[in-house]
Amino acid sequence: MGKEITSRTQDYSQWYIDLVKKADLAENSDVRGCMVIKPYGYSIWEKMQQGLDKMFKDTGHVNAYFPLFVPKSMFEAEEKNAEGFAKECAIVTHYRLKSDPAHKGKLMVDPDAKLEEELVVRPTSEAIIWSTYKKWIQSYRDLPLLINQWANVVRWEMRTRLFLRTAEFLWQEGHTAHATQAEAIAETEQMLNVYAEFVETFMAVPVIKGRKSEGERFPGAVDTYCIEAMMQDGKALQAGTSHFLGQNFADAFGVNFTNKEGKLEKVWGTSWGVSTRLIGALIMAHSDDDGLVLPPKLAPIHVVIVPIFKNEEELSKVSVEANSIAASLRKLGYAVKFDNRDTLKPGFKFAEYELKGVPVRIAIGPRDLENKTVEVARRDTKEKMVMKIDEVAAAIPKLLDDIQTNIYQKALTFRGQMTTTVDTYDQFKKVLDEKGGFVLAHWDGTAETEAAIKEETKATIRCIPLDAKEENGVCVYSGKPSGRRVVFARAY
RNA sequence: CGGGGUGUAGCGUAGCCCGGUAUCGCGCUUGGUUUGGGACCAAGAGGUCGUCAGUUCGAAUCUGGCCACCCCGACCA
Repeated sequence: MGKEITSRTQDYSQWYIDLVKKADLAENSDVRGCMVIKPYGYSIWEKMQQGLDKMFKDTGHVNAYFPLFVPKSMFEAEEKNAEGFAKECAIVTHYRLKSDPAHKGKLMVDPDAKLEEELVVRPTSEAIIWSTYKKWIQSYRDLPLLINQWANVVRWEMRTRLFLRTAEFLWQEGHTAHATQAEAIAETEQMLNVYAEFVETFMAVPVIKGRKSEGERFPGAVDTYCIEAMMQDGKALQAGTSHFLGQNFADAFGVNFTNKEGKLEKVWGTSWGVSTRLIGALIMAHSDDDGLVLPPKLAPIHVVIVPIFKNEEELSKVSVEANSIAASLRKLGYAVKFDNRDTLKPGFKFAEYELKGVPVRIAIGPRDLENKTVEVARRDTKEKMVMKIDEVAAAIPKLLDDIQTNIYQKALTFRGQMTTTVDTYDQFKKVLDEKGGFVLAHWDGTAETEAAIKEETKATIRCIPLDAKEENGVCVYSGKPSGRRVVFARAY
């Protein structure tokens, strides 16, 4: 009845789509490949923004905003970056419409309003930003430049999936400029750590920090670092990337500075970003067949209070207690919703808030009033407990912490179970097909082997873990020597 | 862009083979009874059957074009 969700075992991707739609996170729009993020979904994004923005500010970054449009000549200045994104760029060629003489009431592109130079809708902003940085940077005293922007970008994807891959998406992109290579590398690593900390502590999703292989590297970067998360179907999802750009963009845009010795040097750069894709990761990491499971730190509503009553008199009595509990929880900084709608039965509300992943539900009815109790239910374990009314406010903070910890631990345990070490290519293929998850295997470090494995198994090298221990072995594919294992997986 | 599929009320659908202007469920509105795990009864509103053309006395149904979307592949945060 009502909102049925396809089970994960039956059809994992349908389950995901059902959840996104039925929990009111987002829906497809009339524009191909673009989504409408609905208020509930957007409030999760706002929570993510708040958490990340604070971490960015705490590490010395400031926000700014750069244009959506990038002149084509500027876009193509850093060749590798331009080539990498060329296939998925939207381009503005005209600046005016006019009435169509052949079709009354319709508009047409005015052929006389062709732009002198086409504008690329940013798939990422390195070009426009570095062309601006050229004007801002002259001296070592102007460095480092630590800027972030919250923006939308457009990548004309052929196949899209809500949150995970859409033609337009929201993200943040940090772009920093430094006087030395060491400082830029340190920044790249620092921001990777920020992402890892955010995803683990706010989203409760464990990640592997690593470095991308050459084949998976961001176009225009010297080195790409990433965090990789595992979804409940065993597939990997790249949750964030941080790039050491070397002097590639300084070269392309002529960004130089005078050092203390009065000598001209090229600036070193980084860029790093996470997107609304994180919402997809959040859903796929924790949620179940009853709906979303949100970590308290990102839940738009922490506690919902559902009154149980037979008539108005009971409702008003119950409301007194409910409002008092709500007030004391709000005082502690929690988002509390008291759902006193009298048109829906409690059972319906229970199901609805489970669907929406509200971490804690408090039910309070006439029997509770007699006993001075409430029923407290947690979303992650579905466990219900009876508590004294005057103990609730004090118990909720710990309960929310427990939930946050529990869902992280659960995800961590799952990842552990779904991570397999293999030493032969037969094992490698067998694990991928029968079990999935992360496969730790030796790789000879060549792009050829990486490509061949991808071709044959659809698994890619997710990353070379930063903490990979030195271990002599032989590549599962080529038999050539390898110094460490890398993480393979099929990925989103 | 290749291969497959689908377009009927806000959503999900029946009807299509065998032409006669549309079925059912959910949701919505109103009234009443309900309310400790997705309530029930009654009344009601809501449809250019994707679109354009053709065949026909008559088209959701048959024919052709076009459009859109979905699934599988190539591409990807």
